[in-house]
Amino acid sequence: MISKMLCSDDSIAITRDQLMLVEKLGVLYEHSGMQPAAARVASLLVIADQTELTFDQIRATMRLSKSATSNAINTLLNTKRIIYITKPGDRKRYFTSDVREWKAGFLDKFGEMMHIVEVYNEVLKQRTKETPEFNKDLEEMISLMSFIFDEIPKLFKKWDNQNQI
Amino acid sequence: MISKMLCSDDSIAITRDQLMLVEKLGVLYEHSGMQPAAARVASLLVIADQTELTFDQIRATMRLSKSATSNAINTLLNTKRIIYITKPGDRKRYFTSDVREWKAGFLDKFGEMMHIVEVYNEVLKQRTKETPEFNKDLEEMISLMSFIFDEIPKLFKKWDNQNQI
DNA sequence: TTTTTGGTTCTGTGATTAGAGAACCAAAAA
DNA sequence: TTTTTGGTTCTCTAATCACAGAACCAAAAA
Repeated sequence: MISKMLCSDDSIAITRDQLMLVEKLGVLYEHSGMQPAAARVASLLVIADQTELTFDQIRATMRLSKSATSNAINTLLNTKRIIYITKPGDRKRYFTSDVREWKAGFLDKFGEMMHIVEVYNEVLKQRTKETPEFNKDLEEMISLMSFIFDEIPKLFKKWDNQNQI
Repeated sequence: MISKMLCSDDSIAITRDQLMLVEKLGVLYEHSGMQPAAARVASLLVIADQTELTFDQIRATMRLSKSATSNAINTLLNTKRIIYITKPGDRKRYFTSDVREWKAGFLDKFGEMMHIVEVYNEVLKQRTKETPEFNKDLEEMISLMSFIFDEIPKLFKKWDNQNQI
């Protein structure tokens, strides 16, 4: 019996311009700590006309190996950058960029930045009292950062209200 | 003639607790993309009782090689994380954490985040009109991010005023 | 039962990185 | 002039990374 397809090419239709944009956004994602393959996959799922892509469509379109695709998808799932849906009578998962969830992730990012302020407070507490100027500058910085991170959730709420949800 | 000192140990006095804090803060710095040696040096300069340290004090205290020390210091100088001062009749440079300058760097960080919004706008422009819901979510996200990044400089100003500078 | 599908996991590797050590160098001191 | 100081730069290596390829596997289909 002849094998149906030795090398399936499920790659989706995508323009040259779109592929360039995938790279461009991918690089930005890389700068924020995402690894190359994951960055491209995340980027593809925002740019492609089809918003729901299967494992194999992603793999074929991005020319990644199965392992690279699998790892990229799983890190993106773990970091909540993407989700997947299923369809009745279809074993495949359809991966999609969960744009709505980004808002939470965006807020979380500020929360992470807040963590450093806590450590700066530890630092300030243990500092010698012999360097009052330095300590004052540090204290001021801590105060500024605390202020900003306090206000940011308020900004989120304000925006929500303006956009009457 | 007997050589004065084959292996100079200019390491400064530092407590065990302080060294642990250097590691702790260092790891946070690493998470924000700084490389290990640079992260520890930056961290040391915030925690050490002496706020002005020489090349050799940094090297000896952190047990780094000269090359690692040199590279770490130079990257920190380039990224404006530290500055140095000199003293009359002394060829050494005294490196110090420029806490005042952090404010500018802190604001800059938000500016960088703003950059991704521009690319998202490119993405939105080129998206197919066949996915109105997805596009609407993306548009909303862009609108939220733009709003936040617009408000942040205002927050900085507000804080400045409250602290009557 | 065997085959196919939709992946996951293991192994191997080329590329990159972080840092050590030594050679090097210019300005200052002796 | 020679030596010392305060670094910089070059070379080498160990460790890590990102990915390919292949083996593997469970559930579904045939």
